[in-house]
Amino acid sequence: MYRDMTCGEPRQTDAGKVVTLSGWVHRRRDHGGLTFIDLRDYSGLMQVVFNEDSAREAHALAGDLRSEWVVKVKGTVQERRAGADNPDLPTGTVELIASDLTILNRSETPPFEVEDELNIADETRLRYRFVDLRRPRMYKNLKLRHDVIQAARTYMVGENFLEIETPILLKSTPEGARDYVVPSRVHPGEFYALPQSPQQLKQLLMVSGVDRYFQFAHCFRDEDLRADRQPEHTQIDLEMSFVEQEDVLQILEGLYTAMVKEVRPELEVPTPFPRMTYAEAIERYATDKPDVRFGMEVCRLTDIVAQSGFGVFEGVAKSGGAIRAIVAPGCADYTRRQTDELIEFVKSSGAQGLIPMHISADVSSVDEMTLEDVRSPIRNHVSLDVLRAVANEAGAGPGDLILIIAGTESVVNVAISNLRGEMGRRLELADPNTFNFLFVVDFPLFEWDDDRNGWAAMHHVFSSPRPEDADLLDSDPGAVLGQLYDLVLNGVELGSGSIRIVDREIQEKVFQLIGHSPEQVEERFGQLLRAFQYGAPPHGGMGLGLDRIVMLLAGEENIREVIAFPKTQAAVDPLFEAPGAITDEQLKELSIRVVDSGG
RNA sequence: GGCCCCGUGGUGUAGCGGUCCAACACGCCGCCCUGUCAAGGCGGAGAUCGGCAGUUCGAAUCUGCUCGGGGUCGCCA
Repeated sequence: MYRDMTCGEPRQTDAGKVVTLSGWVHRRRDHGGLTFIDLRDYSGLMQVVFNEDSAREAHALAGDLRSEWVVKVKGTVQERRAGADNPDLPTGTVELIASDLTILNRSETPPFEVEDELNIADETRLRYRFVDLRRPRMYKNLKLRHDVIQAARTYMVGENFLEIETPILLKSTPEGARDYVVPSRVHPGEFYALPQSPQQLKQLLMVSGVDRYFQFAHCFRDEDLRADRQPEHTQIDLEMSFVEQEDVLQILEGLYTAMVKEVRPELEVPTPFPRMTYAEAIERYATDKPDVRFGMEVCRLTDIVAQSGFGVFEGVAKSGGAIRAIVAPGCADYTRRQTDELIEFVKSSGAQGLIPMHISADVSSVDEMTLEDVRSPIRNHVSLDVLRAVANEAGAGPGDLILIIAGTESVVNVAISNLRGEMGRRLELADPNTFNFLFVVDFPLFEWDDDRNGWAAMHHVFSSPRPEDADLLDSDPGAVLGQLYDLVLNGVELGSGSIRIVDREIQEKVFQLIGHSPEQVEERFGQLLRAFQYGAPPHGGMGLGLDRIVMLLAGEENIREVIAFPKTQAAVDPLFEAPGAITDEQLKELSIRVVDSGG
């Protein structure tokens, strides 16, 4: 028998009880004849007292204890003497007066202490993840993730969704992300691919009459990593039959409010989740995943400055580019050094540069403004009228700083939306306790792919156009809007979904537009299209990043913090040292010969 | 693939051309100590400064390359 309670449990009401506790030695305070141990497990800390007078043997043994040793202690729970309470601990009014001590396991000196505040290099943490995860914050994150999953499952089951697992070993569908592949021993030269998402499988389940499916699905993508991207991640994957877009959105709203309410009931979650079209999001925020907790909307200055006399603007406008800006309120006093920092920031987002325009706080209004009230590299190149027009269009006033970026539409949008996020952080405009979910709807079905010089599916090839846009498939593919939607939270894309195409004619047009040959279509989608020939219900669904929502709920800024064993940016697991070589025997069995890459 | 930042005892940092065979804090080791809870006191061990090459009379410090970590653009249907 190892324990009667966990370390975090004992309270004053337990005083007098003889109990056994087990856990890790968090800290030892040795006063000679009296030794204190903070005994730790997942539930908390308990102070254990070893007294030389009353428990000579246990006290002697306690002197050997070191950090992270695993021990079992038997003793009596006792109220602490007056003035000796520790208000920082939930167990701080009691202590365990030890009578017996058993050392269950010794520990090497740990590579770092089990403390939340420590700032250890990620690689060291991952190499010793089993120690890292002992930190209360990490356990809290694991628990939070568990609770989110539980809340989601409870909600989905309550809405008549069936949880179904789908294969991890399947087939490569070379489109979108790079696949992780697994060689087949039985079929030399052939490979399985790990799913980038269970997309076709869940649609097959709809054809199978499942009606409503969900799964916590592992998804694998062999692409470069980011703070919010790991090579494998978990999606809350769902699909519903006989639904329209609004039916899916209703479920999503219910799901996410339920999850937040379960794990962070104090958070402000405005409902219903607002709907914003893709076009509106791009126009107002220059991104399809805006953080709508604060304003600072992005304006468009292209027409105003196209003939302003400033060469950069004129050139960009002439070549069909965009000139866009945001207003940093009250930031006119930004120093050269501060604006230089912002210039570096937008450069790292791909922009050529950034043009600041400071409007003096000493002027009463933009109309009263003179050249002397403006500080900007463009001041001497454009007229006062242009400066005023820029300020008015941007909605800037005295004391404000206008930040202008010029370039191609896509580059400007990336840079200015990143800059907006950065300024939002700097000025602390976003309330961390407000969760502003947002549905972005009416995405275009296709986007132009310069590399392939053709149309590509914005989401995936089974996403249905809006019924009213079906005719545009022939005349103007770029204008076709889809029954395509994203769920966005505080500037983070949580997931995408769509109503799927079940109309054969439309499906063929889409394949044609994307430039898939009939052979490619058969190779990649044959199984699903065949299924569709046997009675496919109208259906739609969504795939939602679990790691990201848990990250946001945990208040973390990196999904590694909410994944038990994540990988480094180079897709390496420092603990297992994965990936690694395999034996020659294994290679032979798999009919694989490793060619020196020459690197 | 591009760009930016980082790499000094176990951990986190300081040092940024000679006074550094490297400093501080925590941790670690030993001794003392019966009310601590980041215990305290005294003493001690531990890094050739990621690696390689170069500049220099002299390099932790400057340069180049390289490796590793982080962020980001591209990429992520």
